[in-house]
Amino acid sequence: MTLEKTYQPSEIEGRISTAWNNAGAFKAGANAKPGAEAFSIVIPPPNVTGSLHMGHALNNTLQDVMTRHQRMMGRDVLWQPGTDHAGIATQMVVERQLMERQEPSRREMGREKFIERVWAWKEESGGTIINQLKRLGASCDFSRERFTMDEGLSRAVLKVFVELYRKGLIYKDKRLVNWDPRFQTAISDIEVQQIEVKGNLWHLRYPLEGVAFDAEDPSTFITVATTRPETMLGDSAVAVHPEDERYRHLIGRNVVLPLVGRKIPIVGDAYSDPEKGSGAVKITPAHDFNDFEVGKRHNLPQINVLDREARILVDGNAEFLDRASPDAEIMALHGQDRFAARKAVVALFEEKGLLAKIEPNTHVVPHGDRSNVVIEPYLTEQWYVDAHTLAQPALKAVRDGRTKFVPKNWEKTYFEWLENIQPWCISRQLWWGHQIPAWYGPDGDIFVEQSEAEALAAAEKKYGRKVELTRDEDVLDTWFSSALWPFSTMGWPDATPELKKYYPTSVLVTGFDIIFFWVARMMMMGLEFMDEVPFHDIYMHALVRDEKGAKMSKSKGNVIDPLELMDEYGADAVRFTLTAMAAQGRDIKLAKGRIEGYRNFATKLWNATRFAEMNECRVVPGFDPSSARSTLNKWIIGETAKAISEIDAALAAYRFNDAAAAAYRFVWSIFCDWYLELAKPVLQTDAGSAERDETRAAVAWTLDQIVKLLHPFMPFITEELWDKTAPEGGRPAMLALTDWPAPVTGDTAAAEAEINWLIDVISEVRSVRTEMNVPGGAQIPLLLIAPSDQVKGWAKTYDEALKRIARLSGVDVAEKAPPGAVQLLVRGGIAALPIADVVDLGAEKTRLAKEIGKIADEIDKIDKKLGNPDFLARAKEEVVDEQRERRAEAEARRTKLTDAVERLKVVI
RNA sequence: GGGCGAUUAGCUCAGCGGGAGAGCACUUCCUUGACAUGGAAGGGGUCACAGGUUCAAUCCCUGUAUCGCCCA
Repeated sequence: MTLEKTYQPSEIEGRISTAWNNAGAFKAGANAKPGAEAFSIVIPPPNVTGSLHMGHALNNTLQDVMTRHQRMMGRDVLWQPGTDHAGIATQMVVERQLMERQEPSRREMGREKFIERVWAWKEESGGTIINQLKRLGASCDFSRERFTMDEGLSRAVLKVFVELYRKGLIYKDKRLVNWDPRFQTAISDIEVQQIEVKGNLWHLRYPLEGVAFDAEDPSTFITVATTRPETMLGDSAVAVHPEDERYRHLIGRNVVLPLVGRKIPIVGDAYSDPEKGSGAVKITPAHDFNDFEVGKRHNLPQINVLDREARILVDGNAEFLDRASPDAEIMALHGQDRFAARKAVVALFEEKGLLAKIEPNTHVVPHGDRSNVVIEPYLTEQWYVDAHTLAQPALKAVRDGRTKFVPKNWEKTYFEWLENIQPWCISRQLWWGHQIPAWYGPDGDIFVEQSEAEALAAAEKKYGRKVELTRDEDVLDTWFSSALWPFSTMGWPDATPELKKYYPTSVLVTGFDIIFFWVARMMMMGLEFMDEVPFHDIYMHALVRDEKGAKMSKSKGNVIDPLELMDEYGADAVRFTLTAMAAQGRDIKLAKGRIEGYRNFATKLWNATRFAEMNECRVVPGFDPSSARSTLNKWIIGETAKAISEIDAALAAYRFNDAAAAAYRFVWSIFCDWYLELAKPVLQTDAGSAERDETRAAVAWTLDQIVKLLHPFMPFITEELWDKTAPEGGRPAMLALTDWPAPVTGDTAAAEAEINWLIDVISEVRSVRTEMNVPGGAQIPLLLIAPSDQVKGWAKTYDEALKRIARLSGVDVAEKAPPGAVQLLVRGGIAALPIADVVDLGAEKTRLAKEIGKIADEIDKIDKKLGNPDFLARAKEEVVDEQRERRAEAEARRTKLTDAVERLKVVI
């Protein structure tokens, strides 16, 4: 093996991916210790039409970090992947495809053919996002990939629907729904986005019944303000606030609805806000949620005036025509789009002097989150889930701590929503999805069964004869099936070993934007059907924003494509960046500079391995780190143990950024910057020695630990290096299936003291050199002043390293610092650089004075504390002791520096 | 209107009751035999503001300002 000079992610990522796949490395239970505890995660199933965006990249990276970590720890791991069928989105994609290819439309080809086409599309293109997850390195058990429309998952949906129906938790109801006129289907509340738009408030005059309308005489009409003039065709009342002095006397009278001729009452209702508009509001129960409620209170008719595409529906509309005498212009609006009709209605009002004024008005308008068109409140019969009942156990589970949110404050959002939950509209007027298992008899009776045969049998029993049944045309909300995901993917309703082992899952990793869509609903369904929470922990991660903090969106054009980033920097760098930035409770503003930085980190690791290779640091099978004799090696073994503990602790607490930072610091700032540099003299001596052999083995051993530690974060490069550095005879297993390192225990305090002394000497010398402007190439001597025997010994041991790294000509010992030498403090001792002839002693004096000043400030601060009797009396003993120690240390330093200044004076 | 969160170095962000940190950027120096996607040394912060609690506050509490998100 020989490593190239730089790391090329594109060359290895595909190959490694294939190798993992061939080895079955991610199969459930891979690398599990016998009898190991299970660790399971179900993926938040991405939309089958989707492709990987930053949110997915973050979400799946974090899941993968945990999954790989746990797998290496020997837990019995299942990471369950799959996609959801995305009813509307998928149907839309396929319909668009039909149109582009100029093929027959959905309605022309019919339901059965169309569904076949969707499946064909799914076979061909539905795997996109799963393949992208593989590129990211996600270690899901892809052999268990599931799809919400799979046979098994569909069976789960049927069973759940039928059972909930029998318990009365699913029912049919006629009420206003959020109607999407583009897709011509109902959608649920949370699929509606409230978007602020600039519109108008039109003030319309409704003439009072029994008086002649006179635009100049306000007593002949009442002015209502509305943002939707076209819905006036369906008005069935005018509401005023019961205590509004301006209108109170009108309550009980009628107005004659202009253009329509319908007589409608003026009612008193607190819903009308005297502060808003004119204080009088038109009531259209069939086209507004609030008006619907007002209508119920006052027993008003619900007059629908729109068709399924939100076009005006007046011709042949019995409700509309009842007791009305519409103008011809109104009848001519039949079939017009609602927005065209709005203009026309306003024009007609104006023409007749009925338009009082137009006031610009910014208000929120509901839009379909998929279609982006204005949602129409629409009166239809739909299927509902009694979410309120199901919500109670879901609330209790989180209150009892059976499921914990991380960070905890998301609980509030969860509680807030579930406490105020509305009936969940689950029927969709689509073809792609789980068709509702409800059949209608000749008299309209409903038979809800898991199959047509059972429905027929039930009908026969009821009617006493065989009858024909018609199946409900509608399908279920996609989230209905997603809500079952944690157990349906494991084989429910069958009692499978997977369910037994992996349910409840360990943790759900997701973004807060789908707490309502998915998290809460999984909690409801899990508790209802499994009697147990679907997950113990819910880790809510941040939203990935652009570097200015704006939400990424296609329309803003600020979308960063993770696939492009992976092309440019490698999957590992992208993953590491996301992990390092995944601090709890804050959104991620992604800047390319960060990714570049972590790409460099990968290169650094690569080159450190290359260095090891060049210096024949090969893995020695059976190398026992606890038997290392060299202090330097003992030290790095101790540092490795610390890094392992830090990373373990951070991951256990879902502190991904801390885990990544600990790994980064250890590899770069400890292993590369110090250990390898200090090991160079040992490695590069010509003669073989026991120390050199041990160091070679220790370097290789530490690198092994490093690739293991980094594997959850950067799986590709580490797997590659693991392979490239394999000893004779190869590795026993791929890195992904290698055991996570355990910290090597042992007393490393002595080694730490020694190496820290060495690091301090070098740092001090380097610092002084720069400050004194000693030319980089100049080799200067170092004198240790009256050193202890221990320090003398260390100096001898590290003579080579000191000379090389601090650029010294030699390290000697003296009883006193020579006149004019630059002096430095190292761990309580003094060292001197006799370079009076090279440097400006004035500058040295300034340097020392500055340092003394800093220490004096510190001492002052501590003295203030120690001089405060309250502090001594009330602060914890350790804290007081710590302050005393700090003061003593600072004082000793100050003395030595002052002495140094004194000695300098002798020369100057 | 209700709720949540943010405000710390030029930028992006950690930290969170007792010594202000990282990465990037910046300045100076270094092509020394792993790495210039590198090495070394530096500069830079009344931790938004005002009160309070405390022996001690960037950290806890209250309020103000600005910004962001969710819900109505």
